[in-house]
Amino acid sequence: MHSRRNSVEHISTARRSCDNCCTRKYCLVSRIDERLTPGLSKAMRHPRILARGERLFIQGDKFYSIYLVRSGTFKSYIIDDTGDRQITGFHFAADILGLDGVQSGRHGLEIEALETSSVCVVPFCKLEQDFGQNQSGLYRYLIGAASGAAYQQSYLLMLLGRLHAAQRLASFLLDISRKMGERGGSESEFHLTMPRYDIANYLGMAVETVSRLFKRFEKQNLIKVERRHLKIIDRDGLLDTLSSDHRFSALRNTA
Amino acid sequence: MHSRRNSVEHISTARRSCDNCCTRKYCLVSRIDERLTPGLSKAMRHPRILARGERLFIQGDKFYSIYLVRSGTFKSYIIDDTGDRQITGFHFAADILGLDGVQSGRHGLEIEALETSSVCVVPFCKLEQDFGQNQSGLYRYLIGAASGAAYQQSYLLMLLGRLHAAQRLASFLLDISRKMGERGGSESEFHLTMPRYDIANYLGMAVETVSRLFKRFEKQNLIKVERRHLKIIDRDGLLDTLSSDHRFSALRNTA
DNA sequence: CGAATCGTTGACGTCCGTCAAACTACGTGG
DNA sequence: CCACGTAGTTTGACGGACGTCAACGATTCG
Repeated sequence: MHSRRNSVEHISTARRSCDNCCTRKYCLVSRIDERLTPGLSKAMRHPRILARGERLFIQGDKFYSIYLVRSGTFKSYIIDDTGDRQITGFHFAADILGLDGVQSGRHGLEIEALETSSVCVVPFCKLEQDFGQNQSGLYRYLIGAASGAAYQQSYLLMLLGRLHAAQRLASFLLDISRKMGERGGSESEFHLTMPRYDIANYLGMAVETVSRLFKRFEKQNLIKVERRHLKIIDRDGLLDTLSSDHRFSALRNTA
Repeated sequence: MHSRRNSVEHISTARRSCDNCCTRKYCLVSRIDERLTPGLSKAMRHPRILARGERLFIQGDKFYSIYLVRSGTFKSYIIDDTGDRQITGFHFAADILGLDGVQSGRHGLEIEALETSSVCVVPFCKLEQDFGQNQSGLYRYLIGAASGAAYQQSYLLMLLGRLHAAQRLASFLLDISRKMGERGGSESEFHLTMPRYDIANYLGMAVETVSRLFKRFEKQNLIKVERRHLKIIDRDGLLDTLSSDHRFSALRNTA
């Protein structure tokens, strides 16, 4: 709204900058003891300004900083292999952006300004300096776990929002299969511990649909299922099912 | 699978316990320096065992500990005002459970064992003792922010999985309205910064449906909308729309 | 003034949710 | 061991919510 030139003139120190900030009372920075963070205020001196359509970071970007929304609005979204997008949230003043990168060191989603907006840039390494040496790795791990959970949910959102029932179930089976493999079991044959009803609820469909799809997959020779015992016969076939046309196929915003 | 009696006999100290644990190589505990945490190993000596259907914690429970899955499987879910449930995830060995409680101090979701399962109990206060005094509040805040994001996503899952298009849009509008209010704007009249296409994508429906619903809400005198300018006329009416019958109305598992 | 982006409106078809009923597996008590 | 109840799963018939397609306004911008 106001020009960048004006903003810069107002800011002589980060403290000054914060004093003028309308999100002051909710802000993360107010929780940081200024004495402990000599480098931080300097790093935060210049807010970053984004025009409409500009992206704060994109999927795969290396993770350096977290961001505090000063003004404007943002959308975050994930992009799947086929280029389709699922918006996972809208963000307003005082929201924290970028924590999704803590776990892997790379951003798992993408954030774009919906109008001219500004953020404070908080370098994560500066934050970590103040945590003291002991156990800071642990803390980072916990943040990663929490934001990893958020990412996992975003992914599920993508399933529910964009895929047909058959694709959702295929994705679910492949997901379980992978997890069983990671934990030392067989990837192709395992026991489903949850009832059909839970699967249906999780995937946002009716129990009857789950039942019918299991049968259909069996007829297509993709799986063999008896009660809760499941055997994956044709993994590639399931992948094909997953990647077949999905809902809202219209592409857009392919900037 | 093996009896509780056997497990207990094997455990003489937490270290012994961990040595026997098949999730050892992925586990959070391996990241904790034993010298720094005299109380922790003692606290973790006895894993907690849950029978099928038993719950680790329920929505609203006070947050004390996080949990590491040793064996078995769990489901997590949230419950809305009407008692309906949305499953938000299935959890296997080595998963971390309970971080959803860090932010508010209470658990926002509920976790139930799908079969006989066991978890290690890690009291969060013991962890925090080791973080040192400086800035541990900040770290906690960041974990809270990350897990808050996960919870937010779970909530959206509930929308996509269980509600009709009209209810999703009503919920979206009320949500935006609240956020605008929290940030000092008007709750009843504001500017939508995102295009219809983004709203549709976010809520998992077609653009045309969004458009038609806006019109319908207008005819019902719930809102007044012109392009991106929105005015909420009848908040209670929107709430009624939201709470009207939704999909998968069949209740279950009302233990 | 075109071109592009965004939003609206109508007609049509289908995926999948709803309802109803039968079948199974499993546990419990007589 | 069998009768019985319950919870879980399957199957079929039916219909409505909503996605798809197509075309037309409205707005912005170079």
